[in-house]
Amino acid sequence: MIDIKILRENPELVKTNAKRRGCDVDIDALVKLDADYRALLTEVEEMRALRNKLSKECATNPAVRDQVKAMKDTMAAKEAQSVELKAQVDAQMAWLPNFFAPDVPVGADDKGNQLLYHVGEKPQFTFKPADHQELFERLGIIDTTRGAKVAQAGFYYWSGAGAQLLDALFFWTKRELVNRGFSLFYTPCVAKEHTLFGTGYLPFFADQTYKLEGQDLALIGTSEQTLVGYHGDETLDAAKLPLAYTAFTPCWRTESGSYGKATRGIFRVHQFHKVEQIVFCRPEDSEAQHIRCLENEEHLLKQLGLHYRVVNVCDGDMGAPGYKKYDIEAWFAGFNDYREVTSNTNLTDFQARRLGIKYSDRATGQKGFCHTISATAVTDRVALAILEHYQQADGSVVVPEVLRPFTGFSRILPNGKAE
RNA sequence: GGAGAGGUGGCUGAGUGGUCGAAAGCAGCGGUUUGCUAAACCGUCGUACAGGGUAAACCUGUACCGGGGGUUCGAAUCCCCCCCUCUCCGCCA
Repeated sequence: MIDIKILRENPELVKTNAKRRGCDVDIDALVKLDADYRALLTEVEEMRALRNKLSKECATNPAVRDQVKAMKDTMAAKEAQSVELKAQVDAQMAWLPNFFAPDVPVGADDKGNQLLYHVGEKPQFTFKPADHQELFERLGIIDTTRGAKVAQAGFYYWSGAGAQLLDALFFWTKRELVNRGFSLFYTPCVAKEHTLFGTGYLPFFADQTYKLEGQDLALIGTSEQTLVGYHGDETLDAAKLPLAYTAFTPCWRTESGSYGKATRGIFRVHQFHKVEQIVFCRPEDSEAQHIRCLENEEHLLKQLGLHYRVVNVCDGDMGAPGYKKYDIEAWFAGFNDYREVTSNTNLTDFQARRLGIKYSDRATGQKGFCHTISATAVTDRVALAILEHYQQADGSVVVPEVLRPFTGFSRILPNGKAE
């Protein structure tokens, strides 16, 4: 949610931004709606003030009772009308996107993203590297057929050495983040509509959500929803900021409308697994915290020995809540291309306004809405990148050094066994 | 799933129709005292929205005692529905 005062004082700014983000809310109409609402609100409040004043006289002078009674119907009608107008304003405000950082590139889609830099080198192979789908089949560590049998296409099993590799990756990642000042959480894997709205997933990505029948609950699309929602309707002590949280959860997404996109392997699926980074901070600190999360992501990928590039995501590729976003695209040897493995967004006060997450500085008296940063640490995709990066001529896959203490093995053999 | 109890300001906790935005205590904040700390004493201390004011201070109004609806001139207080929390029993990872 943006500050409605900006809409009132500078509608052109909002209009330009809405246009750039493909938002079709009629800004002029909204400004007028809001003005109408406030005029009516003033009227209603004046009537109430009069009513309250006269009511006090009723105790000593019963005669004014009839006068107040006569006001009731008009008052009720105007009250109802103002509630209705407010609801309309709120409904439109909910669709207004966040503003962009000044350095967000212009572009239609991910092709417009600005390449910032590469890290590491592409691995060299003496053979044609397999993509992860081929590797699964060879190693028998992922099973999409049974995933579809038991659940649906888009679900899958990791098993044996593959599951152990994934386990090691997630455990190691959480440990690294804790060492870097993050508090570890286990969160609910469902959340109510208000939480999804507050984090900006509703109304913008409504069709991506798995809803639970007959309940005000949905499967989470990311632990961002439950971790940011954690501090909803709270005022945080500025002296304790920034707060950095991490959690591992499954993430569910219907991916409706994305059929046919990256269907090979398990790159785009209905359920994946993620270690997340969430930061709550003061507004002036969010740029630095955004970088902090990016550095964490890079630290992890560097330790894993993966080759990747960092991009500054363009306007056309960014969701409505985002102010600025860095994606990291790892090299997938089998795909022979870079693919997104992590995503790191500065949401400024967009979520905090919707959820009511404020900060208060006792020393200076400064108050306001927090800024939130939401960044991937690792997901299944990182494990896929590992598989493609570390495949050997003999069909085995070498485990990155840092994960070996957690896997207990250093190589996954072509038969799926580990040694 | 069955039975009961309860939801009031940051916390504890009074308050059953107007004088209640709400007693008191604690915490917080400002001050006095003190060599320092502690204690004591005095003062202060909710949020949101709208309007005014210099986008500060501040002033005015409205709303808020879990949420929604109702009764009434007037509701924290009476009535209805819902949500949540706690306790006991049952079941169970």
